[in-house]
Amino acid sequence: MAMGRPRSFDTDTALDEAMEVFWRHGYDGASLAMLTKAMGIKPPSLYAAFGSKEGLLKAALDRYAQRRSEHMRYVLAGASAREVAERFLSSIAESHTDPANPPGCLLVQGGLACGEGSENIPFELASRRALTETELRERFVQAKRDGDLADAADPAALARFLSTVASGMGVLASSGADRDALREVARVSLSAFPGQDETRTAAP
Amino acid sequence: MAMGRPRSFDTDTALDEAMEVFWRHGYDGASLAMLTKAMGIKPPSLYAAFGSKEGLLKAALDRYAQRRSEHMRYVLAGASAREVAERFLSSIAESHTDPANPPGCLLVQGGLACGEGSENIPFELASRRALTETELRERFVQAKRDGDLADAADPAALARFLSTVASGMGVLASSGADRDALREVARVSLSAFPGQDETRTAAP
DNA sequence: AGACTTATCTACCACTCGATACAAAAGTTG
DNA sequence: CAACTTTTGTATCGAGTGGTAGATAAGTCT
Repeated sequence: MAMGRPRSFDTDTALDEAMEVFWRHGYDGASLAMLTKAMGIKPPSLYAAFGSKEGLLKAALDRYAQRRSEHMRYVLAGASAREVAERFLSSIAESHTDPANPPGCLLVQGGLACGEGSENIPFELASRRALTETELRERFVQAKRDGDLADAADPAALARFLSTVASGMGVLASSGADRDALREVARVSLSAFPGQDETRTAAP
Repeated sequence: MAMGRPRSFDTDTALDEAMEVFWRHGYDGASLAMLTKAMGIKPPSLYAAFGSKEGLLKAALDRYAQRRSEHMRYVLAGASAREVAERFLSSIAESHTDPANPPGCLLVQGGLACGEGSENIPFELASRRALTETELRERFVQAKRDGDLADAADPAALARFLSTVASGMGVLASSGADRDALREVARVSLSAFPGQDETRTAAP
């Protein structure tokens, strides 16, 4: 059987470039011209490999999730619920201001509101954001069983709170806030989290 | 001197309709066809009244800010820093899930990332979001002078924290979260705020 | 080598985008 | 009424949108 002409570009490398464009300009704001230029390929190659603009986004999101799952593995491996929260927020302060990427979070920047042909994009992004919240909640449920989270604590509420702060930090970062600003938000947010740290103030 | 033909539509009513479209679809996602249809006018009337699509957004943002300034007046009138924070977060839980408006916050939904012709839109929105943070910070500085906020507290950090949570709540609301979910986030967030409430857990 | 399969490139599709030229219409003022 | 000013609707502008047809190139297989 003949095998056909091999692909002349690396799919993952191209996806990384596409991811950056979606990240910086959002789904609607990312035109095919921008995408193909960044990826170094022509439209027919893009469509042969990813099917459509939406397919390309989903592939880029899968790759993004893959990256982030490594982060989350480290976060969830924290010894206590408190440490998980600390790791979560501080790793977000770093990643959302990593100069290697556009500022903020792809899952937020990608598009909270879209135009007429792309109504399902916000849902797609929201469902992926929800994954993080679920992982945190389940980890906190476990922490409760382990006894390192108070019986009175509400894992779902804590997970939603952290996930919400993370989204807010994404918005903040995309407005140009620097790393120290995000770290400060993380520190104050942790005062809302039950655990060993008993400083209730937001002093330095 | 002749006065000319009078305008056949009400500017503010039309702006309210435009605001809703920008709110639901973002700046890039809101096409002139959608806007003119919602406003009940034709493109030439739109351009005569607002100059450009960007001019229309700014006019809608001005009107949005006008609405919100009433909210903020109530928020800032809280008797203590703590009460200001409570009013701020709970009023956001309500307004971001008000069925009379699209979910979330126009200043977030409007566009965190935009396409090639609209690079300045995110800046415009970010600068308007920053206003709220400034108002809170100044109120907390005042609270410190008044003695109802601990000397060790950092007004800037607290204001940024609250503003960040508000953005996060906007993202959460736009994903379809209901009012109770936002109220819960507000409640947990308040545990990070110095004040009379000493329950550190997130229990109901 | 020659058959076969797949990728790539050029050129282009129909359509929508934001924005406008022009003339008719609707008022106010003398 | 007639002169003047501004708005309105129709019809359209050039540019850019996501997406594709068809020919050619580049490989693998027998």
